[in-house]
Order: sequence, then C-alpha cells, then structure tokens
Amino acid sequence: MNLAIHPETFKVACSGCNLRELCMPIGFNLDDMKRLDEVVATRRRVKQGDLLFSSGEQFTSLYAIRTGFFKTSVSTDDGREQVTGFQMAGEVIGLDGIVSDHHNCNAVALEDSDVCVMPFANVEELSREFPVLQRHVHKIMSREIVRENSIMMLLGNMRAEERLAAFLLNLVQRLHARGFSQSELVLRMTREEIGSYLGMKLETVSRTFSKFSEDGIIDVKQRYVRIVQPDALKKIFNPDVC
Amino acid sequence: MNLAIHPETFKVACSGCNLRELCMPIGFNLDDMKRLDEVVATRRRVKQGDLLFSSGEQFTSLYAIRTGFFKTSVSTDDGREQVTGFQMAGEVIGLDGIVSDHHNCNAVALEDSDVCVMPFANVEELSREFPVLQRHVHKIMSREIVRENSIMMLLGNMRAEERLAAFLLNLVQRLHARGFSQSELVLRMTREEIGSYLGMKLETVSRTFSKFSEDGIIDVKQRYVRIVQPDALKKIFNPDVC
DNA sequence: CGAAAGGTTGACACGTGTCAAAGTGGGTGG
DNA sequence: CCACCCACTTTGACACGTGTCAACCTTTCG
Repeated sequence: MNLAIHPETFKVACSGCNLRELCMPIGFNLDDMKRLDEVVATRRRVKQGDLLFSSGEQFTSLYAIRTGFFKTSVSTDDGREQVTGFQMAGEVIGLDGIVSDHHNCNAVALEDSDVCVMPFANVEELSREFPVLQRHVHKIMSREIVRENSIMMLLGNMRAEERLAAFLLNLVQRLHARGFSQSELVLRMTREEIGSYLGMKLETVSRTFSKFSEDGIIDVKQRYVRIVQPDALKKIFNPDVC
Repeated sequence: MNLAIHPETFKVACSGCNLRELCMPIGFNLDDMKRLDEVVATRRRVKQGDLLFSSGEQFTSLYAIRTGFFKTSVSTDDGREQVTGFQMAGEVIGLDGIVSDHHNCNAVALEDSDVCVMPFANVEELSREFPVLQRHVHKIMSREIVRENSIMMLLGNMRAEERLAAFLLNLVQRLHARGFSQSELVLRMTREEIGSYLGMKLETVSRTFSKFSEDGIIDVKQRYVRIVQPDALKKIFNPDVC
C-alpha cells in the first residue's frame, strides 16, 4: 500500500488517537466521538527550531501536541526573554491568543513536532453542543492558570536549588504519565532555556546541576539526567514534608 | 421607602449595573440581557480581612467584584505565601477552581467588599446559549493567562525598581479605567503584600519607594502615592522605549 | 576536520535579603 | 477624648546568593 497517494491515511482522528485521554474529554459514545473529530481541522509539522506561532500573529487556532516538544516565551522590548512553559505530547497551546485575537507569546519546537490544529471557532461551536467538551476546555484553561500560579510561587519565593528540584520533578512526572521512565530523562532544552523558565542564569543552572550531582542526588551528563534519589529532590523542593 | 423590608431593592441586576461593561460582554438586546441576569445568583459581602474562598474549598462559583479590593495568594506547606494578584471592581476571581473542582488559592478582602456570586453551572449553561457570553468567559480566562505570563517576566527578569514601577503603572492604569485619578492612588495592601506579589522583601519595597521619592518620581506617604513623573516610571519599567 | 553552539567552572561583584532599631499612624478601650 | 498599643513602615549595617565575566571543555554538524 502506497501511503503517499492516500494522504488521508495520515489523518489520525481524535477518536483513534492514543493521546485522546490527555487532550480530549472522556465519556463519549462513538457517534459523539465522530462529531468531535471535527474539532481538528488539519495537522501541522513543525521542525526543530521553527515557530508554531509568534507574538502579535493573528490567533485562529489552538494546537494539541501530537508528538514533539515546545517552549513558549514572551519578550520585552529590550530583548529579554522569559520562557513561560515547556509543553509535550497531549498538551494544548495557544490559549494566550484568545483574549486579544492575537498571540501573546512565541511557541518554538524544541524537537521535530507534530500538532493538531484546532480552529477556535470549531472548539467554541462544538463546546456549545457538548457540555463535556465545554467543561474540558474550561479545565484546560484553568489548569494553565493554576500552573502559572505555582510558577509565580517558584519565581517569587524559592532559591535556585528548590527551583531546579521542582523543575526536574515536574518534568519527570509528566514524562512518566506518558509512559517514560520515572527516573531518567533527556532534556530537550538548553541550560539557558531552563534558566529563563526558572528565573536564573545559565551558569547558576549548570552549577546547581553539578551540586546535585556531587551530592549523589542525580547523574547528569549534558542533556541526560538520571534521578538517583527522588526523595532527596522532593525534600529540597519541599523541606517541610519529610 | 423602607429598604429593609424590600431586600430585592438591593439586588442590582447585571442589566442595571454600571460595571457591566467590565465584567459582562457587550452587544446584547434587552431580552437577552434579562436572561443574562440569571448568571448572578446572589450577592455576598466580605469584610476587610475575611476570606471569600480559600485553597482546598469546594469550587462552585466565580465571583465578580462589585465594590472593594481583594488579593489572591497561594502558599507552600512550609508557610511561604505568594500573592498571585490584586483584584478590583469589575474583575472576576475564582477561575483557579475550575480544573479540580476545588479552589487552588485564597482570596482575601483588603477592604470591605461586595461580590456577585455566579454559580459556574449557570455560567456554563448560559454560555452554551449565548455565544457572546461564551466568548467573554474564554477571554476572561485567557486574559488571566496573559497577565500571569507578564508576572513571570517581571519575576524572572526584572530588578526591584522595574518591578515596582510596573506595579504602580499597572495599578494606576486600572484605577483610571474605573474613573479614578491617573496620578494619585491609595494602596490597599501592605508593603509585605506588595513584596510578596513582586518577589521581594518588604524592606526592599520600602527602600525602592524611598528611592523613587528621593528621585522626585513619586510622592509617598505610607499608603498614599502620587505619581509626579509618569514618564520616568515608564522609562524605568521599559528603558528601551524612550 | 573545523567551527559553532552548548556546557562547566572559577573569581569576583553587586543587588537584595537579613537582622535590628526607631518612627508613624490608626484603632480601641478606659 | 485621649492615651496606649499594635501593626505597619522606614532606615541602617552587614551577609549571602546569584549574576557577571572569562577561560576552557565537550558535542554536534556541515
């Protein structure tokens, strides 16, 4: 069978997507599921280093990540960048664009990626028809608000070691939910990007990695990290609970 | 007329509320407006220092502030508090509760306040009926995401003076949109609460106020602030544009 | 193979935190 | 009504964590 002349073969509907439980609500019957496939208009490939969207660009769609890894960031006029998040398969990006009909951050692929394009008009229309989808959309937005609350806590109150511990625990937990290891991970971002997200300089990120490594808490070799003592990391993140 | 025996007199419907344009969508006809009044179930008074809701509490409603002033905050297990926002009349709080059906932050009145209680079930039901309300709810949530993005930028990249300048400019701009002065304001929060929001200690907040005052940029006397040179503040906040 | 990008480490600087003391103002009870 | 008290604010001296600058190392990729 020649896939090239059957492009529809590539179209993986939500109803048949193994990430469905991550980006779609559960509890649908088959008929509803078919209707729900209409949320996704197309798919789009984004090469490593390319922009999915950028600040100021017209907002039309949300994007569900099928494969790959993204960072989102905002910048000041004088060129300072703040990474606002790292997103992986099953997560939805683009919510920032709704308020002003223009995107308010940049989304860059940190590896070759594949996203489902969900025109927001479709999302809203189907949300009116399916309360469970409506609730799902509200939860996704609320989850993002809560996530950002905890980043504010991290940036406002925590020290370098706590920030990096929280970051590693969060990453490995999300990867584990996707079937990856609980203890090993390969970072898709640079020290500078980690630092930007965590409000510290790249040298401080590097030093903190080294310190964790010297303390026997993790093994680090460049982008590869193995968590040797998860409890020690948790203790650093939350010194009170132990 | 004895208001006490006509409690319904106190019920101010959205259709007759002068804050409508802040917390409700525009472009309704009168009939729709009447239906929309159903969003608000009741009103609730919150005394200065009292909680409107607190972390862990069951989520049922969003709250639109009619009068007064709130802070929202999250805390770590070891007692550190991060103020996540200050909210004034016309703004909606409680969005953090949607994702988990439980509130994820605390909301405390910083002065005697009055809120419209909007059961979220009503909001969702009417949203399905009125696309313009649906869009409005989405925008409110998206606006909060964008706001938090810029706080992340502030906490991650800016120095004390820039943070306080941004804070003052933001406050005075929101107050001005509500008919107050562009140049004078009375802070409803302590130095410690400002510091928590901006990721700095209360002493640093106080010193930075003093420095602005010495530089002739503002007049400060305790909670009272007058902005003498708004352009100087803007220049500190964004040194590039000038 | 060479160059560029990313990562590590060291020495030092500096902004903000910490600790302490004194000043100010608003609320409350006698 | 006034005095006291307590919460809040200001200011100073010093400490410390992280930033800055620089040199060198490692890996990737054309």
